[in-house]
Amino acid sequence: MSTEKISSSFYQQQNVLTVARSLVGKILCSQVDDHLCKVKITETEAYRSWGDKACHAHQNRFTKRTAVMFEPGGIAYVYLCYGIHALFNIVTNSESVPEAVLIRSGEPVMGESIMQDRRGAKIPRRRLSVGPGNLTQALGITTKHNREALNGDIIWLEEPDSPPLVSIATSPRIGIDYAGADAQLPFRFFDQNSAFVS
DNA sequence: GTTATGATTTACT
DNA sequence: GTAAATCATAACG
Repeated sequence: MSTEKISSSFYQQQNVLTVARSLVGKILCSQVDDHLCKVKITETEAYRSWGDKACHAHQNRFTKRTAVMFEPGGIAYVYLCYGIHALFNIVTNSESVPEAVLIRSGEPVMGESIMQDRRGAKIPRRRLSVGPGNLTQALGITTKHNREALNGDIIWLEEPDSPPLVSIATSPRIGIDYAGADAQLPFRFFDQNSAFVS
């Protein structure tokens, strides 16, 4: 089994769209409360620093919340949405370029019973780690993990065992109607052959 | 200090 | 199809 962590140089590529597309099919791993869980990423969205009003840090908008996006790529950006859901992003690009990829969904590949416990027994497997709020809940990711380095031992990514058999499609992003025309940008990437997408 | 709001989910009608 | 839950952040006074 491949267990090699994806290195920081991958996240620091200059094109956040390339990173978002490449992340589909990779393995997202978490070790929280002594529980190791892994999912295959099936759905991502890119948030770009320029020409994208949906990005929290568009046009270099710097606040306490967005500060983490100005760090070099390869760390986590986790924030609370609607007061309820932690949303997990991967910061990309180099220092002072605030871009990130939202991880929306994954397919369980390890620690499925742990995820089931975290999500509740009544949740069907198909929805265990589908949807950005559900994914973080399944993996035990919370806002405490904001700024966490992705080359550490808590949250990291791995190459899949075998070349991913994914067929990637694009669409507009979800839940960002406030962004006006930028809501139509095709910055959502997902495996169109997977049932584990929202 | 106050107020508006959301990169969502779930349960309703 | 609509609405409620629920709170940290951001914008404003």
